[in-house]
Amino acid sequence: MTLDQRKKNRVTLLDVARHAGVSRATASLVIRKSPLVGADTRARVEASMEELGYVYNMGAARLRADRSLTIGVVIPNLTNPFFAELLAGIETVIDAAGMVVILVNSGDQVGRQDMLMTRMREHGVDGIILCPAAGTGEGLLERLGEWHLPLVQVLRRVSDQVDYAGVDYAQGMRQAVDHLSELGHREIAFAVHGPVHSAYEERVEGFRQAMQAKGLGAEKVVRVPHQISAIVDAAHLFSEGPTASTAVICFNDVVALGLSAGLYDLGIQVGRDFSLIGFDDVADADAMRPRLTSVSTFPEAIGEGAANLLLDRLAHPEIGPRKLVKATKLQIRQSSAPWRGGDHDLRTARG
Amino acid sequence: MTLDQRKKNRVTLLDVARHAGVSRATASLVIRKSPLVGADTRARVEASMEELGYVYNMGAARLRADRSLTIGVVIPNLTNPFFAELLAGIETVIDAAGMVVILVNSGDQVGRQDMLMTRMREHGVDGIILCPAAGTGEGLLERLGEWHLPLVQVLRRVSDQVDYAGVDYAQGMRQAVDHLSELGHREIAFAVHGPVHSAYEERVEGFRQAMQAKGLGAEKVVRVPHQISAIVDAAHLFSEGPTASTAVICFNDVVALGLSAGLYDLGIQVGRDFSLIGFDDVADADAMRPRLTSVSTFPEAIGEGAANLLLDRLAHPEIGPRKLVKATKLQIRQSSAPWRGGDHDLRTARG
DNA sequence: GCAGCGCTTTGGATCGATCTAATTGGGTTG
DNA sequence: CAACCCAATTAGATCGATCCAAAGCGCTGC
Repeated sequence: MTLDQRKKNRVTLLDVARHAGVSRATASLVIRKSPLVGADTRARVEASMEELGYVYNMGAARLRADRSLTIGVVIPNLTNPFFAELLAGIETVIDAAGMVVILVNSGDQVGRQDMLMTRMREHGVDGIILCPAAGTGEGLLERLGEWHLPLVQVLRRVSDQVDYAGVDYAQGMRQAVDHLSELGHREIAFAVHGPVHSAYEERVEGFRQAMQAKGLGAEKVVRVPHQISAIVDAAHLFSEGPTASTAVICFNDVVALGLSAGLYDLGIQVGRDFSLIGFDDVADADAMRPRLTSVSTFPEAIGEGAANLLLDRLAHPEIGPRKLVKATKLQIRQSSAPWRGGDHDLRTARG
Repeated sequence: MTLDQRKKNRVTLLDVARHAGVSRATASLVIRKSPLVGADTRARVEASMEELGYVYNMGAARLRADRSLTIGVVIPNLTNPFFAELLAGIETVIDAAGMVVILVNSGDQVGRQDMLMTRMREHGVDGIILCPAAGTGEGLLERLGEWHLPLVQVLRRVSDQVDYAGVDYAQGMRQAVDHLSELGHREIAFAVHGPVHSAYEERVEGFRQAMQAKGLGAEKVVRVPHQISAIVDAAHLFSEGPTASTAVICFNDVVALGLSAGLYDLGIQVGRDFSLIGFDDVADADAMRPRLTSVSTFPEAIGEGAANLLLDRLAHPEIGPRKLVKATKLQIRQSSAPWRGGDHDLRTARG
């Protein structure tokens, strides 16, 4: 019914051409804004298109021309607001280029990711922006290379042979550690969570190096649960026992939000008795109380950068792999405060 | 270069068929898992596909079969975590159906939305899930109808003649008002923001009716700014002046978060001196301090519902328009507390 | 022996655009 | 006036799958 209708109603280029008294080829040239057609012919064809209600059929064009004006975006987890912002940045640039985003969610599972890659390929995307699932091997990227499918890695890096857009996590860690160090803190912990991937390792490694550079011990890398509600209950890890500290740098703002709540529940006043630094600086950071000091990583800008990298690659397949590593910026707010020596009521009772 | 390579390397169904010693038609049947082909033939063709590294070409199939296994999703604003969760729900269901999501962002602008609709159509999507931009008229939907392009409205309703998946906002408002009323509050405000659309109006209207049902005045509908940082500064509207109140219901959790921070800055203790109720119950609500009482609207479930509605519609174009209105649930936490009469330090000094 | 019947298989047309190479018509040149 | 050029236009092949109608084949039943 509907399908038949649609089929019957469909106006093709041939219809337009006939209506305008030209050939299919000429009509095609008009659509593609070729300078070859005469001005009057162009006008006549455009009028016919308008009158008949012609709709361009990308599908047919793609088959012949072997490009789809479509790019695939593979993201591990849509629910994370960080990735949502990243995606917004990607979409903006791709859209402005007249292309369209096909979005899939890998759930951070390598197997699913492989399957989705194949699906993208079947759909004929012109390129892919991939935030690789934790555990992705170089094999996948090599395969992509064999397929001659342009690819940009974003946020997580698997191979140096492929374009990459990401964040200078080491710098961000340095900024956070230096800030706390200047405030007088020496017992600084790093609260991590989530799957292990390059971005994870870069942050941990950045923490280690920044701590060492300040002559501080970097052994307090503490894993907390993934769910925010469970993070809240893990706050005691930083107030007592072997990993007790006076300041905590968080893997991201979700962890910071959770710990902030947990420390509050323990009666510890963040921003006075205890310092907390987040990572990513999502919109909520500024609306928390105390306001969260956080390292901005500008997810939307990263998304835009990744998309531009891919567009460049489509235009110039021959150039070597490129990296786009964005600088971070420490947003100092209320949750980080000078170390108060031994005179506060923090129950760090260790040794 | 790359393109030529890709072209040359491309294995087509014809190659597979030749390799397996069958016709193109038979190979096609194998791909589509038709029961018509014999078991041994099927095995042989599948082996050939494997050996040659065949990749299905959706583009070609779509042209002939006039379906793309692709659906368009039009969202007003990706950055809002609420929409991100909605999108996650949609993606899950669409993916499970073996289809793929083409995502675009209307920026809540009707003009852009129109343009994007056309683009979706050119890309040959099988259907569209649309959260209409504020100000969308019925005209757009009528046009869609003429195009015979299956559509589901989500969250915001423009026409009753088209499928819709959304939330029972009136019920949610009733739950919030009843809860506050039982706690003894009588001066209850509704803090709204953002563009005006059906969901907006349903909430306001729901608030009015729920207040009236309790014999309370519903004139305190107060607009606050859109940006969260500005919302913080609007908190005084509820602590003093003509719209001062003892409890505020918020348009969504973003408003609640902002007001919570703003009231804190004013020295007003939410959950003791003042009650606050959010709307949507995003993940952060439980991690705020005080924990935010909020009306759950289950965005991910709505997304799943909308996607299922669309899949049903694709399967049965003939059935009449359907509605899927999901119930809300009030999550009572710490930010709502009994009215403390006149004995507290809230500076409501009015009249 | 052959009509009839499932089960499988197939050739050829087809979807709607793009690409290639060729054609047209008007003007310029030697 | 033939030769040539340039801009504008076009016929026909083509992309890679699907659809349709028809046919091959092994068997049964009369």
